Amino acid sequence: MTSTHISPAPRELLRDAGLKVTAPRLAVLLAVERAPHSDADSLFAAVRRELPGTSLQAVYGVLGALTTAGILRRIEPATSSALYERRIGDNHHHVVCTSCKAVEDIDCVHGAAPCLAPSASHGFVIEAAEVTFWGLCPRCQARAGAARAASAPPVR
Amino acid sequence: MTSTHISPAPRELLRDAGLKVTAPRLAVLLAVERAPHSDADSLFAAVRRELPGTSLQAVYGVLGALTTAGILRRIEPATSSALYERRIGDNHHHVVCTSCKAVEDIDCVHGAAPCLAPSASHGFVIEAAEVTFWGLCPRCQARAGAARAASAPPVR
DNA sequence: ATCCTAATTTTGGTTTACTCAAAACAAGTG
DNA sequence: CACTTGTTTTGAGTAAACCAAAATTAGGAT
Repeated sequence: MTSTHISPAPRELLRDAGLKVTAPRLAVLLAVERAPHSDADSLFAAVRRELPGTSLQAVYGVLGALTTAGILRRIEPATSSALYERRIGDNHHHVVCTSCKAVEDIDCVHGAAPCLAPSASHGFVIEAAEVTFWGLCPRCQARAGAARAASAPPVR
Repeated sequence: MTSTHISPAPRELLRDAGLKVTAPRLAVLLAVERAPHSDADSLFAAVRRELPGTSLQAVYGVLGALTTAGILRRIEPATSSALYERRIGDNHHHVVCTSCKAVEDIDCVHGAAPCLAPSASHGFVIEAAEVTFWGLCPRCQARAGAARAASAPPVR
């Protein structure tokens, strides 16, 4: 990935979607870009830092509008509240840390989209497949390893 | 008690897990078996039909205990509240109707567990993969088709 | 069979994430 | 610049789920 990525002009994003360009929207968009996979509350906190008057409801409103406009993607891993990311038309997936709930992107499993073909679909017309991987993130692995080494005799 | 119906002996399930056999637990187990993929509230309703004194809190307690004991599996599709099913050690997946939220089981995608191998996992140690398919269930397809066919007014 | 203790359930209050609605306000069109 | 409509604020409300203390009960011990 590039370090100098010019954000696809948030203003145009909004306008092209037929949405008005407002300060809260730009702030939310920026906040999501800076911290992908954030929930409404932490985005609210981030937005407030730059735009103190903003209400939490405004953030919910913005997130709802941008999500239905297809500018943001909303994911809801079990046990987490809704998280938002700038969607990249690609159908990518996620890993969630079972311990700290951290989320990272995962490219679609087998290149294309093999996941889109269940064996028997009970008559459902499948529109999308969503894959969530669960595991321990590097940090929690380290913490778990350290704890184990400290309490019990080293497993080495 | 009833002598003539042999189900996977709920009593043994509980005892083997080191859990006490109580009326609420048996009732919840039965209710989940009858209506898989139910949420706490509808299980509560079902349980109350047979065991009127039961509290919602008890149902939450039972669900929690049975889930950590591995007797029930808890799933949380986006936009639905937590749903419960009797787990079958198999790692099966689910289809959720985008319209009515109905859920059905789907056998693991490509036979074994191909889904367990993401390309790049950001250093996470993957423990499990969860696949959720989204689509229109037969009933909602029919309803959508009918509405479309009746060109003018959506018969609601 | 009865007692005892830890597990379970009840009761009641609390939290978190999110929605709804009316009124104030501001973006963008003409 | 004014107007219209979309957006945000303000304030209240809801549903799902959790927490804690007290009452109860299952099941092993006596």
